[in-house]
Amino acid sequence: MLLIDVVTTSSAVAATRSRKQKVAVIADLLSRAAAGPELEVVTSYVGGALLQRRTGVGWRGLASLPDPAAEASLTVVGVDATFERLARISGPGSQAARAAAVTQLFAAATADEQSWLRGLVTGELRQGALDALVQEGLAVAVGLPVAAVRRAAMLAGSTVAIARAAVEGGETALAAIGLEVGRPVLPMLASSAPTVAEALVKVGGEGAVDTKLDGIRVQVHRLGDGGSPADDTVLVVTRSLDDITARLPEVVEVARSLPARSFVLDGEVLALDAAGRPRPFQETASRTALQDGVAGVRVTPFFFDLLHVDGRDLLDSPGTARAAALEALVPAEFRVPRLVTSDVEAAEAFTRHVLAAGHEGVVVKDLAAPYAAGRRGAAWVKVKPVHTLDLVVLAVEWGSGRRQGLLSNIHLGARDDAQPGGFVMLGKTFKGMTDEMLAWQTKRFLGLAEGPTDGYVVRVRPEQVVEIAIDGLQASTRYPGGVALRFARVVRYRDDKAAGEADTLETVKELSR
DNA sequence: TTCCGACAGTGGGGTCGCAAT
DNA sequence: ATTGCGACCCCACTATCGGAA
Repeated sequence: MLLIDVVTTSSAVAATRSRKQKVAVIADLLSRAAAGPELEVVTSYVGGALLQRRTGVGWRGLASLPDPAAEASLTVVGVDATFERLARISGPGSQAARAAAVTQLFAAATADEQSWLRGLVTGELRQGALDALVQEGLAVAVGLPVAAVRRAAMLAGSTVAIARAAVEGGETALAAIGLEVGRPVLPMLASSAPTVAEALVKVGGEGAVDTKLDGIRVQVHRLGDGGSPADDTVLVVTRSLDDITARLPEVVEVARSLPARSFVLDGEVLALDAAGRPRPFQETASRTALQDGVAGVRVTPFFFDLLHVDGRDLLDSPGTARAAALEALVPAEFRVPRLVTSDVEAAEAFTRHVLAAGHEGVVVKDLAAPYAAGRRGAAWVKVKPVHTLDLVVLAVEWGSGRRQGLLSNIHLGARDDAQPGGFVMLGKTFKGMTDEMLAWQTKRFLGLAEGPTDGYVVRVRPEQVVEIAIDGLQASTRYPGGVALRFARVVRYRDDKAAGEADTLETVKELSR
């Protein structure tokens, strides 16, 4: 199959807003690829992703491209082979070698193929379809229920991994794909609610209120076969299923200490201080990102779910059964603190206690629900406190994609006499804006524009106050105040406040305490 | 007919390792 | 030693489609 066939399909997907239409187009492509060796590559590409996790090529490496080819000749299999080679380049001289390989590949691509390949490599294809619609397309192509495809993909960790089974073995083959210890499962995700009371309603009135820890999500597999310690393999993966076993020996040690030979646990790791209080997220992130492990900071795992233990699959069991099995396997010191209740006031009191202990919030869980791998369902609902600040807009950036032609991303400042203009920048945000607000702010900030612009950032007179919601503050080397906003989003523009009444750096910093 | 769950898009800050300067 | 890039950790929110109610 030629690459141009995938590119043409991608254009057709992007050309319609109807999801059913997108699915039909994807299904057509997949059925044409089904018999060939390129099924996996096409499945991946049509969802906007390379098969290779890392290639060493990003937006910068694609900044200048050779003249495009006149005729389409690239094959899907050939392109994948090129990226496979690219991904293996390393060591001194690797940047030049990668650049040469990129130039060679792109010189053989037509103009359409070039821009599509660029999107594929940078992960910004923006055709309006990702993995979820590919699963639907695959289901249509092979004539099977979407649920069967989706479930197999969740258990195998990806859609690509089950495409061949779907095509060649049909429903029987898909059904045979179960949870396998040692093969990561897509993790269950949570939706969110503003209050514990609303979260409890969402899960049906009664639920487990879990402490939400501010760390790194981990899935821990132990595949002991009862034999020698050499056979006692432990696997630790992140939310995106990357193997980080070698970085977290403490977690491996805890896994080996548990009284079962094989299991799959879901939890969170984080760094604690001597008193057992959580350290800032940045410390956990730093420690977890270190390749060769044990540098100073130790992390501790806290588990909140159990998907399998000694031959027993628990994925489809209700939360109550999984919780019971978890309690039997994992001692309390390595479990997330939990309260099971239907009483709103008890849940709120527990949440206050959790926050006072320095944690991020709570996750309210429906104890009747199974473990819905990969889904962001209503069975788990997170609740985190929100802080708000009144800040001043210092500059705005032109948006892209559907925000093309609109001023989108705003630069946020607090009052600070120590700074030359009287304001110190604390971060940016593009979140929380409705289409109406985008239109309004584009006009408003063009009216406030002053000074030179690079065509991307528009500096404005610091007059517009905006109410910003944040999850908290973090240490920053990027901004002169030494702090940056975490997860900032717009609540509303405040025309009742002048810039001189905005929050100061001092009051912002108070928040961290 | 209205409601709501699922999806995709639009980007944020921080951290590391690596290669080039 | 510093700098820039790529990759990945955490993530919020709105618009839209289409099935459920």
